[in-house]
Parts: sequence; C-alpha cells; structure tokens
Amino acid sequence: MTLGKERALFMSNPSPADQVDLEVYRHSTAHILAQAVKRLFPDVKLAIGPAIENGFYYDFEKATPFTPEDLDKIEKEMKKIIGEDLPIVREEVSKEEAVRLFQDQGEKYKLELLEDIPDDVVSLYRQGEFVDLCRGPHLPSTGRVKAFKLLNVAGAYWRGDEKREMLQRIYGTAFPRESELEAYLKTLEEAARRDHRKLGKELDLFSLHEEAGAGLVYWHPKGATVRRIIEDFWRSEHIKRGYDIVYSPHIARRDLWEISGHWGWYRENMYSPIDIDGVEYLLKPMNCPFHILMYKSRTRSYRDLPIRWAELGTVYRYERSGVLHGLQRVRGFTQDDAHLFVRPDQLEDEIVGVIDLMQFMMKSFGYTDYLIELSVRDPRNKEKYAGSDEVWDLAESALVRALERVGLTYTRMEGEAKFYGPAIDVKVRDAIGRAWQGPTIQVDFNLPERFDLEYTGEDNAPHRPVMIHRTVLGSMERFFAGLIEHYAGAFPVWLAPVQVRILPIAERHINKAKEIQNDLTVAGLRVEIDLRNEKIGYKVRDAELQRIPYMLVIGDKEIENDEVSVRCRRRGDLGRMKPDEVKERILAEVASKSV
RNA sequence: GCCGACAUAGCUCAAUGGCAGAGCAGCGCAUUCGUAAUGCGCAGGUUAUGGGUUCAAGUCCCAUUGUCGGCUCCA
Repeated sequence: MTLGKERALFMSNPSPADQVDLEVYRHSTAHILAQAVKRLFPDVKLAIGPAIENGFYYDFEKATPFTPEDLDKIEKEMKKIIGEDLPIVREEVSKEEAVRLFQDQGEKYKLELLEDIPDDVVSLYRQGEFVDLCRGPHLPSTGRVKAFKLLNVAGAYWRGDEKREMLQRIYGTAFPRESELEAYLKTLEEAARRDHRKLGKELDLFSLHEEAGAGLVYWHPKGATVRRIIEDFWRSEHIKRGYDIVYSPHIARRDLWEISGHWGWYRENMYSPIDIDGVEYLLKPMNCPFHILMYKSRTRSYRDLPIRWAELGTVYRYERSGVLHGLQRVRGFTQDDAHLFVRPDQLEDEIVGVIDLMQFMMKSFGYTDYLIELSVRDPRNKEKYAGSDEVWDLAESALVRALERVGLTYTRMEGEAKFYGPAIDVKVRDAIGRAWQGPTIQVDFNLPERFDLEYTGEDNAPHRPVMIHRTVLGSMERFFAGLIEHYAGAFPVWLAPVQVRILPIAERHINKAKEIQNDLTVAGLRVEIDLRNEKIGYKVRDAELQRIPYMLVIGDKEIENDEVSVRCRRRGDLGRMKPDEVKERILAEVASKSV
C-alpha cells in the first residue's frame, strides 16, 4: 500500500547517516527482489529498482501481470536468497563489456541505461547467479536483510514516460529490525483507519456520485458545517489583515484566457468551450484573470497599493480519470485564493504578511510542523524566464529576506521556479508524520505584463505592479481531506460539526434534555439529542464513534440536583456539573479555538 | 489517459454456472435501563449500466461508467 503523493512522506526524522544506511539497505533488498523474480520468471526483463521514501520498488517487463500469489512466491524466494547469504560483490568493467553481458542476457532496458552513461567504466553488482548494473553501494551480503515485505504491484511507464512501455512495478519496504517493519505496517494501518474517504462516509461529511460525474463533491450538512466554520474564520482573518473579499464569475470568454495565456499553456486542464450566442466561454480553472480585470477597471495610484483581494473561488480543472482521489484530487474545487498587487518596494513586507497569516492559520488548525521550499531561478539559464533580471533579483531577495525576518528555515530549490516568478511552498506535517502540500506563495511577473497592468507612480509615470498569487489552505476540498486525516475525524470543538450530544437515560428525562439542548443551541453551540429508545451504553458508544466532543448524560440524579453529567470524547466521564458551568466551559473552548 | 484489481441491501461482506444471504444501520413491539452494542420481529435487491454466450449468469465474454493501487499531473 503506497499512498498518494500529497501525503506520501512518512517522516521518521532519521539522522543523515541512518538515512544513507537505510537507503543502501533498501536498495539491496530491491536487488534481492529482482533476483527472486528472475529465478521464478526467467523471461522477465529488468528495468530499474531504487530505494524510495518508505521502501523500494523494482520495475519489470513481463507479458502477464504479477498476481498476489506471485507476490507471495517472490517473497518466499527472497527469504531463501537471504538465507543463502550470498556475498554482494562490486565489479568494475568497461562499458563494452557491460553491453556484451546485458546483450547476452537480453536485458534491453539495462542496455538503454548503459547508452546514457558517459563513463567508460561502469559498476556491476553480483550476488550468486544474479548481476545488475548499479552504482551502489550495497550491503556486503544478502543475509544482512532482516525484515522486508512486498506491498503491491502497479503499472509504471519506463522512465515515467507515457509514450514508452508500461512496466510492472513491485513495491516493498524493508527495515533493519522486524519491530521497525511492524511499526511501519502499523502506520499504514493507522493511515487507512484515518482515510478521509472512509471517515467521510462514516461521519456523513460528504459524498461523490458516479451518476453525476466523477471528481465532483457533495458536502453533506456535517461536512458543510466544518467548511462554513473554516470559511468564516478564513474571511475574518483576511479582513483583519487588510484583505478585501471579492467574488467573480465561473465562466469567461475564450479571449480572456488567450490574453492570460491559459488557453496556450493550460488548455489540457480546461474544459471544452460552452457556446453562448456563438461566442465561446470557458469554465475558469483559475481566478487570477478575473481579479486582474477588476484591477484594470480603473486607474490605480501608487497610493492604492498594495491591493489584497481574496476569494473563495470555485474552479474547474480537467483531471485524468486515473488520478481522481476522494476529496484530495477532484475536478471542481474551491481555492482559498488571493492576489496581491504590489509595488516592487512592497514585495518583502507583503510576503512577510502572507507568511505570518499562513503561520497563524496552520497553527489554528493544529499544524505545527512544516518544511519550507524556496523555488528560485536556474542561474545558468536565465533567459527562459519572464521579467527582467533586476526584478527577479529583487523578488528572490525579497523572499529570502522575508523568510529570514520571520526566522523560518527553508530549502533553496535552485531552478525549481516557474517561468513567471519565484515561489515559496510549504509542506505541513500531520499527526502521523505525513507531509501535505500546504500554503504556496507565488510571485508573478508574467500576468501583469500580459494584461499591461499599471499604476501611476509618485513621478506621475506609469509603473508595472508585481502580482503575488497565494493560497493558505489550498482548496477547501483538499484541506478538508487533510484535516479529517490529521484529526482522524475527531475535530477540535470549534470545528466539530456536532459539539454536544445530549443523552437522556430514560423517557422521563427527555423534557429536561430538550431544555438543555435549547439553552446550548441559543448560546451558539451545535447540539444534537439522542432520543432513541436505547440504553445509555449504546448512546455513548454511538456518540464516541461519531467523534462528538461532549456528551451530556441526563438522568434522575442530574434532574434532582439540576446538573448534567459531562463525558468528554475519549477521556470519559468528567462528573456532574451545573448546566451553565458546562456551557461556559465549552463556549470558552470554542472561543479559544483550542486544538 | 495507461497498467492491474474491483463493483452484490444505506454500510461491511457471503453465495461450484442451478431458489441472492448474514451482521450492522433503519422501522415496529417489548424493555425505561447510569457512561463503547437489550431482546424479539419487520422491511430492505432490475447483483453498477448496456449487450452477448448458455436450458440456466451475481458468477463466463465484450463494451461503458465508477472505485481502488500505481504511472503522470496537481489546489
């Protein structure tokens, strides 16, 4: 089981030395896999087999697909090879010699790899009858591998190119100790337990409908409640920070997308035009051109800048059918988008402002751990970028200074910038250590140019503003998926779709229960009442399974003393309290947005 | 889109090519109960959709749609 890319990274914080060792260890395990496959299926052709984030894989060309039974057999054979404790021997041979060797074996993929190696001497690794072209290094012998498991089979293109052969990839994982392997498999189980698709169904948060189209999300009342809370919070935090909230249409004439360039370079993600009175309209895949039109609706003074416009903008993008995934990868989604139109001299302060907002929002949703990547130009290849050299230098240094000002450590990604500007990407780590795509801040020199954006400067001359595209949550859909998994469905009280469920013990307690429900509802809490004719144990169990943070039990004792019994999700019975006391306690917890 | 697997009741899953079933949820009745499942009963299905093979198809074949694991891509 390998997880989607957005959340693939299980971070165990290994020391650099351990990491290297683990990589070697897994790479050697991949060779053992290949050896086992060759023993069982001699006709199979070998492609490549590296170590990856949480294990390893090996790609094979085989006429018929591997079955789960094959995987079992391969695992057994691998154990045998480990038992044989074959020495793994490095050999250096001339390229010609290697070509001859792999020609004899009919390993056409290895030959193709050899063609791309410029060196005259290449290294081979040999273990028993098996030999592979490989840079190494490797473990000294196959017996060093202690704990591994094959996980699944999947299709993969040779060299990731969809025009090339489709190979079969076997994924596996390996650890130096059995206990570590078990812990990793437990983590996979935990991830499955938290899967937002499963919880979305169980907690009645959202649905998708085959008959209505793939990748289109239906937010049920409970999911919609969480979204509404997030959106309200989002809006008020933006307004506090000097943003204005805007709205824009969902379609626009094709001409607009030609000016913006999307029709040129983003067309494969856009839906076919809609004909309206003989004019072609396109569903928006992005909000930026709309905000630009608003900018251009009048002349702008240097005094007007920075302009910060935010929109929860619903966009539609074509995604290939094979990539759709729950709420994480959909065809229609709402971005928490904003565009800042700034003077070059304002860039740094504005970036700091965005980083500050982003840190505040992440913390509010319980994410405290993140990795930051700064994507900059490829200094050796400056001509492929939009915007002048000076303005790039200015923007990159503004981003660097902003990051330094807020004291964040980051990784500089040389050459990773888009052609239109440098960017900051944030990956947040969730409760079980997986990294998700978080906020992104993208500087753009291209669209202001294309749309000929201007402001009048102090010098009464026209100047070009710089645009910043940024999102802090990404999209409501993907962010919600992440939140569900981060909290395993047990949202903090301020976000919980149902904050309190009242559990009367017997019918005679119903009136009192309703009274309390009404009181709490009027106070602004989201309260349900369980009137079913069931025992208290049943009602408690159901409320726990629904991850409801507070359960208030009402029976004879409570009515007698004008109290309620308070049970807290996963913490159990807190004892009896006055209704007002509970109310204040929960309201305070909501107000503090405690996570 | 491509490779592979899969699609049976609201959910989780059974059913050699031979009468479509269970548990949970739902509804009814009994019970009125003290912190993670009370008992009995009832109802629930064009087996994803459309074709085909067969005396007979949930089961075999083809196509479509969707889902799952990947490739690729991305908010």
